Amino acid sequence: MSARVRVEDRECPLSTAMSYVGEWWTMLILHDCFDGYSRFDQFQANIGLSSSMLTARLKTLVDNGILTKRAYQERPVRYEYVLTDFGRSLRPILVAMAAWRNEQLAPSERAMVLVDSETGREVEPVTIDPVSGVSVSDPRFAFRSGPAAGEQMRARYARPRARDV
Amino acid sequence: MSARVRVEDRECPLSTAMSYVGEWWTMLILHDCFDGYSRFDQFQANIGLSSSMLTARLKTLVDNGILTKRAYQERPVRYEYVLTDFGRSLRPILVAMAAWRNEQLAPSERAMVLVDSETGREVEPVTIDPVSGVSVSDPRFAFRSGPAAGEQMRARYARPRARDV
DNA sequence: CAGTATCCTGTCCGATACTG
DNA sequence: CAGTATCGGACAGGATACTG
Repeated sequence: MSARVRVEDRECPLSTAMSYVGEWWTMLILHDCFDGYSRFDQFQANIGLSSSMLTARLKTLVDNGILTKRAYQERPVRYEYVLTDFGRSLRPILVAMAAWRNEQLAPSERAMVLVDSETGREVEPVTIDPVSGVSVSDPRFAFRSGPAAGEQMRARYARPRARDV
Repeated sequence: MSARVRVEDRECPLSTAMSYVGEWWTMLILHDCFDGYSRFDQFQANIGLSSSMLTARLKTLVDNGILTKRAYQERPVRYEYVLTDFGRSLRPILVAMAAWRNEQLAPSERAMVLVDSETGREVEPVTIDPVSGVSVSDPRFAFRSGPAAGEQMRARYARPRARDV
């Protein structure tokens, strides 16, 4: 999965991520795709947005390389929208969001869960440092400017931190 | 309905998460908070949005229980905004987003990185199932309706999946 | 079925000005 | 410094109508 910066080259990786997945409808369409839905009317039925908006959103997703549009039949020609590898790489973000919400609910209160489909076991995902195995919520982890930091990013991390979070 | 939907209205945990973190500025303010910034002018300098919008966003964040506003001095009274425990629980989402973008870049191209502040080592976070240790990108993991699923959510997952993703 | 096209309303958001 | 108040343009997004 290669780099694909369509939107606007902000140096902050968080801003870049937000420019891809920061829109409400975009995330819901992605959710549909991960669940195996691929067609215009399925999206519309599941999500309930207007056809003009859906058209616009699908176009950005295709332009951004997250979905591909392909004909699944001729005469009349019909299209479906499927995830690219690049699009699939967004899955951990989507899963982390759903997991965040489910953590606040008792298991019996959850409307949607992630499961291991081989066993049916419910999964409660965590985001960790793979080297230490420690959750990224641990205060020992902090952002710093990287090698490609510009002026603003360097300034941001130049001063000592006000407090640990 | 737009992103301004009341949080309780949606049973889908992903939608709920999006209603909290789905806005561009909200995420950037959170990023500032995680980096130890807490004051109005710092947010404004770092993010560069208008004071009226910043006021509005801070208000939503406080109303949603993600930040607390507290006076750090009297005469004149000055406020700062700090993360609640609830706010801190959003960290994995933010980290997962930044990590997603950094994965597309060579290490030397990264403007911002997560580090273990004890050792300075760069961290490349992953979102996994803690039981098996397998990444949530593995196709064996899939969403299903949970115990509290309503009609629509049950219907969504009732039919066999069109394809594995 | 898979969209386009058009209209219309509400909201986002910067700009500007003002306050204690 | 930490906001509040107001204006106005741009655009998100619903509703509706239409098309091959």
